[in-house]
Amino acid sequence: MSDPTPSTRDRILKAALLAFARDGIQGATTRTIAQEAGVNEVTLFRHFQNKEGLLAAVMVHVVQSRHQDASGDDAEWTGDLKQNLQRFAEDLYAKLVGDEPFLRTMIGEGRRHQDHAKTVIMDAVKPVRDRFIANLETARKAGLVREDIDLGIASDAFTAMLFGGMLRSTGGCSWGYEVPQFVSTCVDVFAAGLAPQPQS
Amino acid sequence: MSDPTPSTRDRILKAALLAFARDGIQGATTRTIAQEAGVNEVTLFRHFQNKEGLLAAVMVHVVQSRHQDASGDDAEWTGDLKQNLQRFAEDLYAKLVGDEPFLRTMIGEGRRHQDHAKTVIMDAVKPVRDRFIANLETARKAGLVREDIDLGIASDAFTAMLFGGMLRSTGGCSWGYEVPQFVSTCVDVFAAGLAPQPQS
DNA sequence: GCCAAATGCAAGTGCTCACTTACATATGCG
DNA sequence: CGCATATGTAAGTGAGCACTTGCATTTGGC
Repeated sequence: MSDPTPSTRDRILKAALLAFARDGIQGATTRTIAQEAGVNEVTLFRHFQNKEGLLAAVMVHVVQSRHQDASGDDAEWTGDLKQNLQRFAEDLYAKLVGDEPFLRTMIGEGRRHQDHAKTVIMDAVKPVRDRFIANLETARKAGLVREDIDLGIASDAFTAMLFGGMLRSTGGCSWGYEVPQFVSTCVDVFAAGLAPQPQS
Repeated sequence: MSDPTPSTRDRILKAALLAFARDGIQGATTRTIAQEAGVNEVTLFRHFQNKEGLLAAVMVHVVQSRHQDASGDDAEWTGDLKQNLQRFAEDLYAKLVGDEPFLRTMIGEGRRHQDHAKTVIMDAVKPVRDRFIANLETARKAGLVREDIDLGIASDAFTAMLFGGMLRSTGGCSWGYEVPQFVSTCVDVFAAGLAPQPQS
């Protein structure tokens, strides 16, 4: 009971994450989760007392795994701001696409599970944000970023562009351009918008 | 049957929209919708054969009402690009906030109802986008916007910033700034990013 | 006043869901 | 082997859901 065979618990968590992301929290059923985990439904309830307990466990599991994933990719920022932004944008965009169903579920049902949403945000997205802001700050010290804007807002606006682009591209409508072009344009406009102004 | 008393049908539609937005499509129940419409549940099924029919009717109702709302606010674009962007951003942001629960539901469950999602997007958001792009285009002809970027992408990136800001501000976390500052900064960065560059 | 249409009301049907109970089987460890 | 722990199987419980049926009541136009 203290340390159940990891493979069973992990298989359930993995299947549950997939089901919650794909079908929504309301829509996911313990039956299908157990089935897709290759496990009896009763076993699911023996590991996590109820659906809410399973959901909570999935959330900490998500935070942990994203934290591991993100530990390595603190890509070095060179002197070229635009190039750094481009690399950051491509990395982030790929991750957003990879987490698309989960992110959609969090947007849609996050307000009905504010506690979980907040911990996921604080433990998984805030660190990335903080690193990005810090990088912008050093770029500013190097004179590459204008002084009159809040870098937290700038960071949030930039990631929001990419996030919106992901939602659009995965939404099934055609908008007359391709993803790489979208990302590059975002980087271009944002970099130009951050650059020290001639004068106002 | 051909033209049922408008008030009943409309009350159901209104309550259904509210419930779908608040509780999600899966989460909303015909019982609570009928209750909140002040109508017997059977009446609901007599007007719309089933939950899916109700959902479809709600979608066309949404599109129609948004279309009416948007008919008047084609605010004039003066010569000052930044001022135009600021006004557009404030208007759009207010509308996004007003539609927050519905938008969250569409993000979260839209992929499971792609048909409805597409018509809502095509009939309600694309017109706004097209007008915005057209305005950017005339600004470009006036020499206020650089030539080397796709205005469709620019438009989508700009609205995505505002959309992301709305999600953030309504998400219950504090990010160290207030909404008007966020909107103004988005406008500032975007306007600077669109401005014709000195040279690259 | 009369009739048809719209609505209300009470009850019920069949289904699915989260969750439980009781018992059988496997697996690993001393 | 013997025992504890993890898992499987079968069956069931109570609740909520979408949706239906039959009948009573209102309402508005003729």
